[in-house]
Amino acid sequence: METRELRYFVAVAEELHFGRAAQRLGIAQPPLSRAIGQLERRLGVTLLDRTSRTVTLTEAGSVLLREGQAALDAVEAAERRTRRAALAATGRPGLVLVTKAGASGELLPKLLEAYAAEPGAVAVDVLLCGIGEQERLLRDGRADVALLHRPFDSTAGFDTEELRAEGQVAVLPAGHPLTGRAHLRMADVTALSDLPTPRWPRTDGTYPDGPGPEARDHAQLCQLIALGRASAVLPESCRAYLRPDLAAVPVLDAPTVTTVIAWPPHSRSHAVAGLVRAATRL
Amino acid sequence: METRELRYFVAVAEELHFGRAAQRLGIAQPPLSRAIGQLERRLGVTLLDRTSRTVTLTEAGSVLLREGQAALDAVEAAERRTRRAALAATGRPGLVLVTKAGASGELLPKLLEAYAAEPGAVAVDVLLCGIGEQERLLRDGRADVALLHRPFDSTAGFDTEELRAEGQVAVLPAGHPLTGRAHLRMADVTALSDLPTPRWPRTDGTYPDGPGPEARDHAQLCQLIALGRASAVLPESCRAYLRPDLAAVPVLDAPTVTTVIAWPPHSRSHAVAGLVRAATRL
DNA sequence: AGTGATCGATACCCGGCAGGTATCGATGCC
DNA sequence: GGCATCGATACCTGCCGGGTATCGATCACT
Repeated sequence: METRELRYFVAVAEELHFGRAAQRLGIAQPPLSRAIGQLERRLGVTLLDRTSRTVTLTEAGSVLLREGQAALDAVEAAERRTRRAALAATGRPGLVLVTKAGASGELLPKLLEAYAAEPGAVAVDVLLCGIGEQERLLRDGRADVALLHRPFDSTAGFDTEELRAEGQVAVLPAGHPLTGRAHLRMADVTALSDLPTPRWPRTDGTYPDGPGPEARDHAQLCQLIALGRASAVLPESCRAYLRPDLAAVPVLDAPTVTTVIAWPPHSRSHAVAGLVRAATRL
Repeated sequence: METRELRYFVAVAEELHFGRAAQRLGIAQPPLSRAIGQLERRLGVTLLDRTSRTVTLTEAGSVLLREGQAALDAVEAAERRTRRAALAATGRPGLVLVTKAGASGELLPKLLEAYAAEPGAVAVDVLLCGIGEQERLLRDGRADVALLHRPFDSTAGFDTEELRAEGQVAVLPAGHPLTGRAHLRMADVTALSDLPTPRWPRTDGTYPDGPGPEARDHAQLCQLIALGRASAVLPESCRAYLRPDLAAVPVLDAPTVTTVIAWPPHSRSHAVAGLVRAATRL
């Protein structure tokens, strides 16, 4: 199976419309129809049930959609990482580390410093992204390593090394009655119906239903809390970066947050290995 | 990047010889040279340093070798799993479960029975393989789920669910002096220099150096122990399947063995999900 | 040093296939 | 029933992947 065939099939399977898929791929519709037909014939499998009015995925088709996306990600990753490895020899960004914007405050500079001191260290680019985007970036090669936070981020499919565990604090507007307390329980926070937890976007970019405002990143979240529209329970390391109009109170029974460094299991390159080594020695 | 290009590059990178690689690929040498050249030009990266006498990988080349192998595995897996999903609708093997031959004795039949009772269960093929082969089979799609045993098998890159933890026993020839003891320590077993631990093949099929005979699977191992040529420390569930000419003694300080069910994180198909559900309910 | 063998690169040719346009046939909507 | 939509088919064209012949460089052997 060629990646061109896979790309074509994934486009059709996602659009469920040959015309739109062809447009997205920048080709005409007839070659696309033919390519899909050939793919089906070669596999000996019906991937799409199509009438002249509607296109639906068969069971086999939906398997190929999932697996094909993963395979295309892997191919893309191979290409990106190869390009990057070549740059590392001559010029700059040899390694890309991704982390959620606004998280892992003091850990990150320490890690970068420790790695830079390693012999043979290459240049590290830091890529900040929104919630839940790290996994995709790591899978398709736009990043080589990630700092993730259990239990929020899924580490499925990656090798990980634990770096740090910490409790969580409730972040509230300064002056809120609860800020006088020495510590809280989760029940105290969820009871604040006037300060609901904001809703995070899912991987597809849509927001779940429910009360609470929508927030895409740390900055938006802080803003919402300062405005008295939301509250949040965050890892205690966020205190170092809290705006003066916010206050933090420890939450005793909140789940412990573990910061881990994660990388694709097969890409044990020297550079990644060095960075992981530096991280575990912190 | 097309899979054809990747296959070509991987062949050359593994052989480090254009002629042999071309032979392996079933094409002539000139088109291969040209394809690699085109790939390098398109990526803007030198992958191979070649004189007219010798070919070596550059740093970028070795990255592409690793990543490319993973990507090719993913593409192959997509193809295999799609074919299998199509069969599941009509005929037989809709799911392939792989486990080490001779391991997970009573667990496996229970699991298969429990899954078969699920509504919508598909036919499950059981694939038995040698030591350390499971990961490859799971990655390239020849299997959909695996039973693995921590800490022996690496679960890197897979989703897992723990099924069972058990201690280990020393397996000795019947009548050996130590078989009279109620329990042993690791030191007792390693001290048996006349009964060394056998050597297992590595992933590439070669055996590490050292004392002890070579063994590829459970049957060979048992045979060697019965012959008085080796001893082994195995999960205690193996007792149920032990030949009468072998004896087992618990080893108190041996690491606990955890049986896990593992699957590729992206392939959350109905069938896999059902099997995992059945497994966790055992 | 000269000669032959080895090996990757280059030059050139050919056939197949990817992609384009035109059109058909089926289906749903007003 | 007429029309619009959408996928499939027919047919043409140009590119590119693959083949053979050959070159140039390097190493081994005498």
